[in-house]
Amino acid sequence: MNISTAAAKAGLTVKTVRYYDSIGLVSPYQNPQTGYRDYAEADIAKLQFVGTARRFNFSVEECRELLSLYEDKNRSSETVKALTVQKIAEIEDRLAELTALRDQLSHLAKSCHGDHRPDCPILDAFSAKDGVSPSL
Amino acid sequence: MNISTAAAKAGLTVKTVRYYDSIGLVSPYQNPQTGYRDYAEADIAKLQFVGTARRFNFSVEECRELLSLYEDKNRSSETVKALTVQKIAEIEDRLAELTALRDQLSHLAKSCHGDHRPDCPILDAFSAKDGVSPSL
DNA sequence: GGTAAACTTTCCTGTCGGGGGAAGGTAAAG
DNA sequence: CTTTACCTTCCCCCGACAGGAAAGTTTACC
Repeated sequence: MNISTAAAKAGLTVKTVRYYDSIGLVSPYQNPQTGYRDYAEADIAKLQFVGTARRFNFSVEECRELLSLYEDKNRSSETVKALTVQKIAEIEDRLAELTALRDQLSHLAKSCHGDHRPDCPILDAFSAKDGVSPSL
Repeated sequence: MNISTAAAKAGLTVKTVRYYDSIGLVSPYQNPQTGYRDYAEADIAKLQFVGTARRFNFSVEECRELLSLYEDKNRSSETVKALTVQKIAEIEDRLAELTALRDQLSHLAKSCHGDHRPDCPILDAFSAKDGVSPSL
């Protein structure tokens, strides 16, 4: 199967699929005469797998690790679970960060009348010397 | 004031401060003889302003826009408020995305026993052909 | 005044995960 | 046989800097 069909089946772009080959993540058979890549069904499955894991915020290197576990028939599930739990923790840290950010910005937006007058509590907060805003 | 003192006062790294000069965001006087940058108090204020806005997830280009509004004494606050409201929306989109991600991963982690047996619902979900997991 | 340490400068490379596009070879359809 | 649609490698680009080399400058100490 050629690369564009493979990419379409996996829900990825051709560029991405070629990139995954270049870093040795999913490497199909390559015709030595033409240089054309030839994707087998097993390669498609791997591409889909990686695509899904990427959507779950796993890095490419983490995908490599998950993929090796996925291919290891004698694997244990504990490593995978540990990776997942760690990823959940990372996501929750980021959630807390973004929530705090949103709350502070919402507070600022509420205190700003947003009209044609020049004074602006948002800019004042950004230029406050000590900390972001006295009221936060 | 030399660059390291300026960076320390603004809570940024020297590399970052130099970068902000290189892109024309905050450019101090530069001694033509030695090439040394000389930061005035007004430059420090701008650096602090940018640092705060960056912490609020504004991009460098958005910081440039905010900075020009900050320096414009005849500005109206509506542009700033609009930018802020848009930023809040972006953050909320990201929050929703991450929350969904976390919930799905949590669900997968719960259904995985995490022992030495080879079967693993997480990997199964990642390799599911249609969608992530039938149960999600 | 000399010298060594501690700054400073520019410039180049690397990060992460690819996207965009050029130049040139190949395959499939008519 | 030709056109078109694909494929290949190659290199530069993104954001927002970090790391480090080589070379010039300032500062501190004796």
